[in-house]
Formats: sequence, C-alpha cells, structure tokens
Amino acid sequence: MKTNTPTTTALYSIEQAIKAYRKLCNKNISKIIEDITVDQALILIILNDNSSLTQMQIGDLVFKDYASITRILNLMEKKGYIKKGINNKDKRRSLLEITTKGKETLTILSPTIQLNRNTALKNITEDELNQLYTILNKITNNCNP
Amino acid sequence: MKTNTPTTTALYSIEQAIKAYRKLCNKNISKIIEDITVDQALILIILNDNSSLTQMQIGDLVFKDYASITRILNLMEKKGYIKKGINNKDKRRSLLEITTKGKETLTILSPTIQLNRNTALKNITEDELNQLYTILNKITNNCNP
DNA sequence: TATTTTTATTTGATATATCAAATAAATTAC
DNA sequence: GTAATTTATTTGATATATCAAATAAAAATA
Repeated sequence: MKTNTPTTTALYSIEQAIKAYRKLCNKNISKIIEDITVDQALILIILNDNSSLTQMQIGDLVFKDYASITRILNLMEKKGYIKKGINNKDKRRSLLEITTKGKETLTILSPTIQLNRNTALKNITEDELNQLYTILNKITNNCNP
Repeated sequence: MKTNTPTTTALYSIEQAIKAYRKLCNKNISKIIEDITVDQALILIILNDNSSLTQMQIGDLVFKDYASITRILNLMEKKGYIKKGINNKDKRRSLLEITTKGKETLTILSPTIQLNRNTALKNITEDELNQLYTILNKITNNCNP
C-alpha cells in the first residue's frame, strides 16, 4: 500500500533511476576521455551509424531541443569530434560528419559504454526488460498529446 | 529480438518517458501558474509536508546538486514562494519556510499535479506499477556504487 | 582552549535546457 | 515570377546541471 506523496510515485522512481544511470555513465566515460559527456557520445554513435542526419533529426533522436543541439554540436566541433559543413542540396541544413578523432574516440569508449549498460541492467531478466519497455512506452504515449 | 544500438536500450526508453512526462507537467502547470516549474512545485510540496529540512536533504530528495538547490531556492524566494532564514541552532544551515503564497499556489496546483500523474499512468495496472518499481529500483541500485 | 577536520551553503565557470525571436533558404500560393 | 508561408538553424535571455573551490560555522582532536 503506497501513500501518495510525490516521492513515492512511479515518475519519481524513473527520475531516480535515470539520474543514477547518467551519473554512472559520465563517471566511467570521463575516466577514459575527459572532455566528452554521455550525450555527446550518444550523438557520436548516431552520427557514426547514420550518415547525413539533420540537426533536427538528431534532436528528435536524443530528445533535445534544437537550440541545445546547435550548441552541443558547436562544442563537439570545437573539440574536433565532428565537422559541420553546409548541405548544398538544402543550404538551410548543415552537413554533419564524424571526424577520425570522433571514430577513434568511439572505439576507445565502446567497452565503457557496453560496461555501463551491463552494469545498469545487471540481474534484470529478458522478461523484465520487456515489461519495462511496455510500461515506459505506455507512459510516453500517455504524455504525448 | 532487439538489436543493440543506443536508441533501442532500456535506458533510452527511460529517458524518453521521463522527458515526455516532464514536458507534459510543465505545460499543464504553466497554464495555471506561469512562473513555476515542476521541480519548484515538487520542492514546495516537500517543504509543505516536512518542516525544517536542510538544503542538502532537499537536494537528496529531488536528486539535485546542492549548488542547484541554492539557486532554485533563491529564485523561489525572489518569487515569494518560500522564505529563507538562518537556523539559529546551526548557523550554517538555512531555515526554509513555505509562505502563504506558496501554500496557496500548492492548493491551486494540486488538481493539475494529480491530473498529470493520472494522465501519465493511464491504463497502467497496479501490477505493472509494481513491476516498474521493482525494475527501476534494481537499475538505481546497480548504478549506485 | 587552540588547532584541525568535517559539514552546510555559496560562488564561479562552463555546459545544457527552454522558450521566443531572428535569420535565411526552400516551398507554396497567387 | 513574386509574395507569402514553411522549414532548418541560430541567437538571446534566463534557468538549471555540474564540478571545483571558497566561506563560515560546528565538531573533533590535541
């Protein structure tokens, strides 16, 4: 029997889990590469897998505001992980490319990224993972108008 | 059968759900009260329920950095929702009190807060909620060293 | 008691989140 | 083809996140 204070709601537990996970990720990643965050690594992976994404598509993929994407990408370019050009088929769009340094960084980080996931999901069964997906998708859909 | 790209991991679904929920909350709350956020409302609720909490305790409750708490509380004081004094038993600590405006705001927001939770958790059974807690707690514990 | 260590909060610097508005290119309507 | 509208990105302003360092009071130790 649960009481109904804000700190006992499902949403609070979600917040708690994701914050703990992000903290773990950033701690382990910055042990290996100092100047990169989980989110930046995620964007690197996405750029590595899918070529020619727009900033808006990236923003939608990582659930971030487009203004944030602009700034994050600028920092990533400044640090040499990506290169930003202009898409000549549509000059409003930027042409995003992962650099060699970016690819090397992914290679170096790959084991850590895998370790983070494994650590977070330790002792969670396939069944439970499926339950988790199902419930979270319900919540996401409920919240999206 | 799930592939192993970052956007298909459980953690990504968690991020997705919590962002959708926060967006919903902030949208509905700001329809009623313009200058308050979900997090600030949560802190108000906590201050209303538990008297004489320290800033560190609040930070731990809402999973926020103490520096953030300092700044958030300052803004909340500036907007008249709380009052910050000095705890005379321990002058390092601040004495946090919810103001009348703060209490009134909670009363006004209460139905919206409830609506947000109900909206997010619509069609989710008691069983599923318990599964969710169990799994999320596992993740949280796995991530906390 | 004086000194050292710990604790609670604050401040500074930088990155990110969010919203609104600006910019500029592409598309549509006329 | 020109004007109006839509789309992609950027910029500005403000709030929040995060880490490190500063401050000041309390507690522990000598």
